[in-house]
Amino acid sequence: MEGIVFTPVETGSLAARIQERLERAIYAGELHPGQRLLEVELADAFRVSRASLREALRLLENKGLVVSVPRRGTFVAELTERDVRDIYNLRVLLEGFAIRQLASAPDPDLLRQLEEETDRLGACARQGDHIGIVDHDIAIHRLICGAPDNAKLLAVWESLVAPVRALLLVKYRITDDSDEIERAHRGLIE
Amino acid sequence: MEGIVFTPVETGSLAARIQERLERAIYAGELHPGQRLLEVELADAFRVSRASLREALRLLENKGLVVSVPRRGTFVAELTERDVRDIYNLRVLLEGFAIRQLASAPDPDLLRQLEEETDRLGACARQGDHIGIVDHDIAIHRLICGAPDNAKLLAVWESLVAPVRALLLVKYRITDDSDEIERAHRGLIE
DNA sequence: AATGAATAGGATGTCGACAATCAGACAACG
DNA sequence: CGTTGTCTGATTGTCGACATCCTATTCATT
Repeated sequence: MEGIVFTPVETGSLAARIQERLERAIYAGELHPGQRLLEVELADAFRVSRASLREALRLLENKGLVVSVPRRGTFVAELTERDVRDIYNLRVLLEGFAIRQLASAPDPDLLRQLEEETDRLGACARQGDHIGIVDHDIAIHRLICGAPDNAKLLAVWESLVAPVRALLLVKYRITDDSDEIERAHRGLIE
Repeated sequence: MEGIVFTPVETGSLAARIQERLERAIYAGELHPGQRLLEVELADAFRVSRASLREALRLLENKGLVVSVPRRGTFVAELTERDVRDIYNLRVLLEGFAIRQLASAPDPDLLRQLEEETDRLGACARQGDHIGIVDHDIAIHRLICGAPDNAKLLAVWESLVAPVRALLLVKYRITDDSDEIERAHRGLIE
């Protein structure tokens, strides 16, 4: 039994599963930013009681993917220009911190993972797979923020990046500068 | 109607009020870190249903003041040595960022507020009011992090500082270096 | 036409109860 | 003596229904 690492058995909490389903729907763009999420409607769709669904909504609120106004309802998170700017500034700060730590004590294994992800990113870029581009781009930055062995840093970063994922998708679909993204990441690894 | 800033009308949501009561209890040390929070017991104490109390617990979870394990219960957040270190490093990073912004574009009004709070901090220190010291210390840092006009920065900072407030209280009660704290803050304002 | 009150509809807030599951104790077995 | 199986009490998960509040429409009034 020594050294074996088990992946956590899926919790299966009803609310957690609903939360995941909703999260995917938001990321997939099936739920638009600002859209109101009616509890009865969703509960009916998932064949669950409102209590469980409300729980799922609160979980999503934790992740910053929805915002709920008392007595008004919950809405898919909407990013203002200001939010985007604020989050960008913070990400630069946090990732810069992470990069400095990484540069001062490079981890060969991590560098290998980074190169792998960058390869996959490039593959997606050549195929015009925008979703893949975003996912691998995020994965790369996540690896970087996970490097400093600072769990809180990673948690904060996750909470910042979650709401902008949908936005990134739109952005990359418009400005098709995928090649440049790959080159930038390759340069960063050096 | 120009320039008027309205404070949010108190929501009065039952769950929100309970959340506040519990938050105060945690800060006051009436609920120890790691202590299990029994839903029925608390619901009974507050004379509310479990649904409302669970809602309050989720709000506290958002703030990082409690952690809940599925099918196990919710517990008052417990900070490990690593957590303290991680949070400290992040706070240094965030507050340093805020300070630089503040230094490059000083706001006279904000500086005045900072001096006021520092005065109050000094008063509390002379009276041995540890709770006041912590509160004003936090207030000062909050002002600093609110300076860059970056709502997300403040939100992230709040989520980091909430769990350590109780810890700060203990720390200041032990190491009675209140005078030094005041001097440090005065120096920072320059 | 604009303002205000009254009303109807719908959605969220809250509740009590039942069901599923876990922790611990205890017995049985090797 | 240690391990495994079983039972039980307790606690969280889930549900459906009622109460409360908000929104929007309608209508009367100035």
